[in-house]
Amino acid sequence: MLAVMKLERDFFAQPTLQVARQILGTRLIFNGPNGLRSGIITETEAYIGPEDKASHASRGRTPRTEPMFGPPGLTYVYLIYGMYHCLNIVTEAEGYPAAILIRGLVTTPTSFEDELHLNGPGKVCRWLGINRSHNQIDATGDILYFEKITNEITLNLGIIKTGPRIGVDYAGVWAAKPWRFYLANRTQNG
DNA sequence: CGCGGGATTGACT
DNA sequence: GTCAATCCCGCGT
Repeated sequence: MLAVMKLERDFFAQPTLQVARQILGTRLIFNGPNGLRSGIITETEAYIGPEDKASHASRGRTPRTEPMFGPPGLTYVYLIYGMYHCLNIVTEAEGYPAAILIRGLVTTPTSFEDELHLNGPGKVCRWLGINRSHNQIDATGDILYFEKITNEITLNLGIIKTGPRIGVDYAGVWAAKPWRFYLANRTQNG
């Protein structure tokens, strides 16, 4: 039994917590500077609305945060600590700033590399070849998209765990919200 | 225009 | 456990 279904824009238009949870176990496909690369999503975080002090968008609509206010399915890629990139996919209705951060992947083996467990948003972008040139592109297009795969494996992904988001201790009560989602038996940092 | 700090990572004690 | 790398951007001057 096998079924593959591309995630369309309406998937990302759903409530962000739902998107963050349901995208676990789907396959990300990216045809970028490192060639065609893909992997199974194992870890995400949700950033939701203008009040969320952990979200860049909590400081308003600026050139940097503009993509977060864009249509669902858009990418928001930013540089962090001067050396790593983070990939987000915008969620909910256009005009409402929300997105999910892709924090973990189990990579699809290539001809020259075995399966890797990438834990951390910087490692994910480095391996995929995501950089700022991929900011504000369509994550439901041909270069970058997601597939929901239905097979014996994805029907038994195991328990989805939740916890506080990483690295946002400055965000007060918002830091404590359990808006990190991960597949317990596929993820380190469990 | 300068300053401070970050949705991270890896190296080191 | 601690800490530096490195640069963009938001904010105050």
